[in-house]
Amino acid sequence: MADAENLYTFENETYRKTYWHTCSHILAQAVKRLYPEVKLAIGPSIDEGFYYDMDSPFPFTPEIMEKIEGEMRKICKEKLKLERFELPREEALKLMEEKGEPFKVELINDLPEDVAISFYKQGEFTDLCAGPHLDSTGRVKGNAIKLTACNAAYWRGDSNRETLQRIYGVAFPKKDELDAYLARIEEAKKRDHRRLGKELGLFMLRDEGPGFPFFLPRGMTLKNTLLDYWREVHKKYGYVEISTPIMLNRQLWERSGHWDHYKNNMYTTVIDEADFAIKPMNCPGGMLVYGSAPHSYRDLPLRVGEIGLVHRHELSGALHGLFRVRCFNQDDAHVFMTREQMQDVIQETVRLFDEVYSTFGLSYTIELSTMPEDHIGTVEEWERNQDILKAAITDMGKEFVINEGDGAFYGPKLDFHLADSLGRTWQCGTIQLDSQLPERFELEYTGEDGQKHRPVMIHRVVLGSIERFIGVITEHFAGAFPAWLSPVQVELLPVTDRAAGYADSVAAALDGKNFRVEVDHRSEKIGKKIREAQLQKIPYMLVVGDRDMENQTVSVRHRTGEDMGAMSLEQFAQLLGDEVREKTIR
RNA sequence: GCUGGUGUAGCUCAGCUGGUAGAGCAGCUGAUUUGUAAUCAGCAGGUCGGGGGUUCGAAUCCGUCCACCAGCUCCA
Repeated sequence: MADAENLYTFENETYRKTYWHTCSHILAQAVKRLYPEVKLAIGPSIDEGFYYDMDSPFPFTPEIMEKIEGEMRKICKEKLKLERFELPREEALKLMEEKGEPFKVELINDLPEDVAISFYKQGEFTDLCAGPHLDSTGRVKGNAIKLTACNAAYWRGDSNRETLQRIYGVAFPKKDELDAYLARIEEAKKRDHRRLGKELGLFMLRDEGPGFPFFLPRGMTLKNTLLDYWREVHKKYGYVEISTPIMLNRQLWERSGHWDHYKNNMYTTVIDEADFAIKPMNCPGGMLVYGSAPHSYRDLPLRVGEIGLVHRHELSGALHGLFRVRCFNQDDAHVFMTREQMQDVIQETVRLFDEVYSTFGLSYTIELSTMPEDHIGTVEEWERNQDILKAAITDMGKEFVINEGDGAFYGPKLDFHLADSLGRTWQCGTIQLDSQLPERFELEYTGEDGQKHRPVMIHRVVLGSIERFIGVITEHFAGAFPAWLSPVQVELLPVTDRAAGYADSVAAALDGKNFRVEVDHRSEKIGKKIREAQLQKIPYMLVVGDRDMENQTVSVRHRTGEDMGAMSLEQFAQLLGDEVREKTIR
């Protein structure tokens, strides 16, 4: 075959994973040499590297990690052969018991009857493993191994069981590839939205309200601009907008199913001796709005949007900047329709998603999440709805992968995972098909036949959570938002006090055209003013001095560093206006 | 929630083995009026996450609570 020799390059995923898997064995061997008392659990390769879970009586400090790395390098130099062998169950158990590896014993006991129990041996080290592996530890480049972190992980992913320590690592065939990888990690850190949020004055988090973000003036401008755009797009697609209360009584949540299924994550309170809950979702309120008036088949599909503020009590350890908060705005909408309209509505929604995501230069992959264990509705209903979702996107020529058992409790869903400029993915959009809530709330419409019928509905969000989406695009753009979104679009930089008045008049003119402008009146040198505007990632810096006053121009500098020269105010306004209208990413 | 780590001025950080805190930036004041990534000087600012304990004495040691960070679990 043409690619035969490429099977052994790092670009080949199978080879890469095999390489990393062998690294995890080398890691385990190194640990056992240095600390025989440590018990081994499992050690696979992952998307970016490998790890090994172990039970250790002491924490792995950075110093210890360095020692382990050193031992790993030694093992690579020893060029130990990896040899596979199989044992009957009894002997396999005996071997692992002798070696004092209780986790391995448990693993063997849980292996199905008919499966071969295989081991890999390298030097004095033997590990239970299905393989495959490289043929020698000498194939691994010792000085391109890096142990990146040590963290906790539950044995078998079960929070009721032992907490193990997981050592993560990466490795590459060449040292400079490792260096490039580490540089990329550093780059990602610079884009961290928590850091940029602070530096750019977008939002803050305080001990007084863990998980409840505060938006600062610039962040609020960004948020409002985003919402203006959202409303513009949704209007175009025929949506109307509502707002439902943030708190509703217990009976409503019982009716919707949330009280049974999600009570633990809801904030509740008692008002006049009755139980109330702060909404974790907008749908029940939306159901009440639909149910409050009669509907005709002529009104369907009825597209009802709501930027709804929801609260969810997430575990303290799960909180993370704007990515995981306890209160956020969903750009929610419910579309009520007839069964016949389902496919069209789903496809129309996907087109809306396409339009929005492409505006930000975000690409996506789709996952179809199917029936979870904890669900309402019949299996037949679920399968029927899953098929409709599948058919709708397949018909549009889109690919998807199945995420088994990950649906919402009331229905299957399509999840949109966005890829940012560093290739990381974020789940933002979702389209959830629901025939349960219309049932529970006895929603109706009058059909052509004059009879009452039950509509079906979708729940859908494009951005997901406004807060989270702001976090995602902050990292995606590294804080350099496109001009249309930038909290400050233009910074006027008078060179001397003589130009202060002129700068103000330019600013006023731009402000009159609805651009977001600020003037830096400090008596600092122009270099410093530019530096600071640059660090604030403001798209356009207008330097104005004696020359510009005389010629009635502005000297335009873009944050990319480009000096665009002097131009008239009209010219500049035209240029920026086009950029804002086109939503150019620059 | 779990394991480990961290928590010092608005921000970034220093403070060795315990003897009541320092720097740069930001802020304020003054000087400077400067043409594309940091002008100079002065002033002010913290009791060291909270509340306990050990000690003659704790930012520094111990335990506790809170928050944050990494990961796990979770994520309607």
